Amino acid sequence: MARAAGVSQTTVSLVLAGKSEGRVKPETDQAVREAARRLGYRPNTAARNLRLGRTRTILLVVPTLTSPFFGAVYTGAARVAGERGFGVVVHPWDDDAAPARSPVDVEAIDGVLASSLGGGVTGLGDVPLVVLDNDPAGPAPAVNFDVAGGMRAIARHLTGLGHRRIGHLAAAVDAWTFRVRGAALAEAAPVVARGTTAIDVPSARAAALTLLEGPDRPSALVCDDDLLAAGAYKAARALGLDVPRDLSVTGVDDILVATALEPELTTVRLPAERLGAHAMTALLSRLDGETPPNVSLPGELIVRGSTAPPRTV
Amino acid sequence: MARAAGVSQTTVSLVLAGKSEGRVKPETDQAVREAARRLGYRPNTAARNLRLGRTRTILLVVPTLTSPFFGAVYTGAARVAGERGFGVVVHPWDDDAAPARSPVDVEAIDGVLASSLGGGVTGLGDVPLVVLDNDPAGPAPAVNFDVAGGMRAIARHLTGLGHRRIGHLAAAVDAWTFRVRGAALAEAAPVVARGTTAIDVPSARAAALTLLEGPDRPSALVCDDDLLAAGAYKAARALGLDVPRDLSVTGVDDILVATALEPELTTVRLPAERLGAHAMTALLSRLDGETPPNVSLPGELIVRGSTAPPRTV
DNA sequence: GTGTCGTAGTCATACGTATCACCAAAGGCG
DNA sequence: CGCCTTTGGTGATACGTATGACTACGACAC
Repeated sequence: MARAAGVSQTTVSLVLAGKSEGRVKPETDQAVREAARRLGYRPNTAARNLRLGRTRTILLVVPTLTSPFFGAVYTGAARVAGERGFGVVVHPWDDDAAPARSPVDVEAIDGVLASSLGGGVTGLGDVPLVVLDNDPAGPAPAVNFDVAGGMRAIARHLTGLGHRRIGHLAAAVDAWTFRVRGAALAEAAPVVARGTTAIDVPSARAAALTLLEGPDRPSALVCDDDLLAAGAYKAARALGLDVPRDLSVTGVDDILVATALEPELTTVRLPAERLGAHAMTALLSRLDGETPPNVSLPGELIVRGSTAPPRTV
Repeated sequence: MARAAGVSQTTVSLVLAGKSEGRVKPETDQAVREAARRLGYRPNTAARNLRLGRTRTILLVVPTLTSPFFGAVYTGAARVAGERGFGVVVHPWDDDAAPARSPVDVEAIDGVLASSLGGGVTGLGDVPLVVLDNDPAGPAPAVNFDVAGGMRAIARHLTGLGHRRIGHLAAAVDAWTFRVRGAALAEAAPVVARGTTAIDVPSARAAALTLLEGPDRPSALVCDDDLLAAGAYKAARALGLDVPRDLSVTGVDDILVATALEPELTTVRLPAERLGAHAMTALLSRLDGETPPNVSLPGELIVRGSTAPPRTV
């Protein structure tokens, strides 16, 4: 213990907690800090947690970690948390994997940041909660992407190029964000066909194939997600269609595959890291007893090589 | 407290720790469990940690979370840890982002699982450590992929197809795993050209372009990583070369982009989840005072559409 | 009756911190 | 001088658990 550094444990606690103002002489303060540094002393976390009944730890629940998207969310959230002295623990909610033991007990958590995808977050009691990309009209505070705006931007882009028959490759996931994408697109663009699919490349390829083989083939395919767009590329190739000459394709997210594809994908970039940061800000202010406002982050249309005027204008 | 359930706190502790054998009457045991269940009682983690001086928490240090590969490592590690009652906390070591506060203090950690990539893991004191994919001859226990075997498999595959001029697109990362890849490939295949690049698509594209524009163009390009292969595809397309007709391309990892590409990528699948699981097993046995053996996990050659006999046999 | 042993449990304590309550010394003031 | 206030600090306690020491009570042997 650092109390072998000349003063009492109380004083050490005061100094290291930054509450020495007016209680400890500046020179004593300095001496304590010096001793702590010399001994490499760090306050014991477990004891502090026990005493305070708080852990300064936030649980982040995401559907999966094998997605760069949620990695970015984590990064943003962890940065904000770190600045305020909080740590972040991540719990991937792979529903096939057994939930196993949560990485930390619910009791050892001050708050939860949860993705609206990937299973309901239940059994948490009344831990402060902020939900990512959830219905802003819902009970929990929500931090969202303005996906409706993003879809409208795509619609404007495609109709501006001259497209009049647009297909929608939708994610078969029952979540606010995907419902909004569907509704916003249908309102802003002439959607003539629609297919739904699980979010993986083979499924998307199959669904896109069905869509493209139907009567009155669309000249552009709007996909709910970049990964679905990769499947759409494959379907197009299988039918001998060239992207973008015969078929324009768009995605949403701007994850890594968007630029790995050839041609590179026109997509709406969702600022995942900012989402994480804003959500964490909201959660921390909630911990302070405030009620944070709902936030809606705009996406940015990134025009690359996968969109072009339709062949028959 | 559950001690309002008829018996002393000591007895509760004994029962819930499973040490009631011969110390507590079976019926008392049952009564305690029943009361705990009814009250929804859970032992306080902070208090337990304080008392025991252990946290049953493992820190996983990875270069980045925005890679599906490390997500899989996490999954495997967390599964094994969960089975043994340990939790896992992840710390992405993005060197551009400020290290910020580590999500958990070093003091609050029982052991560390670290990737050999992404900065040295230093300043940890003498916490038990297992390094992922590191030199097995090094001081810390290592759990590896048999990347040399993987490269030899690729070499066999390509030479078997008839390739005699092979290029190597290497990752410009100074780590054991990449050094081994280079050495093993050079030994097992006729490598006539070599380029190095940072691990991202644009850099890989540029490096591959240089490689392919040189004199005596290789008929096959072996890439250290699937992401580099995506860059190689782009370079080939830029030069008007068809994959695999004019140029065979291979990767390593089998991450998601391998099947998003067109044609799908022939690659060596590295079992990332198993790596995480084995590494965690090794670390936990180390915590028990044993010295775990080094482990080398074989990769699996996945032949897809990106390799074919060279044009001029 | 006394000593030994096994059973079923309780008591007391320590882990390291944060904080409330207290206290000594040093002025300031009438 | 007696009383109050400010400054700079210490003592004691509680958080909830795990565990070594101890105890009450029979049973059993001698």
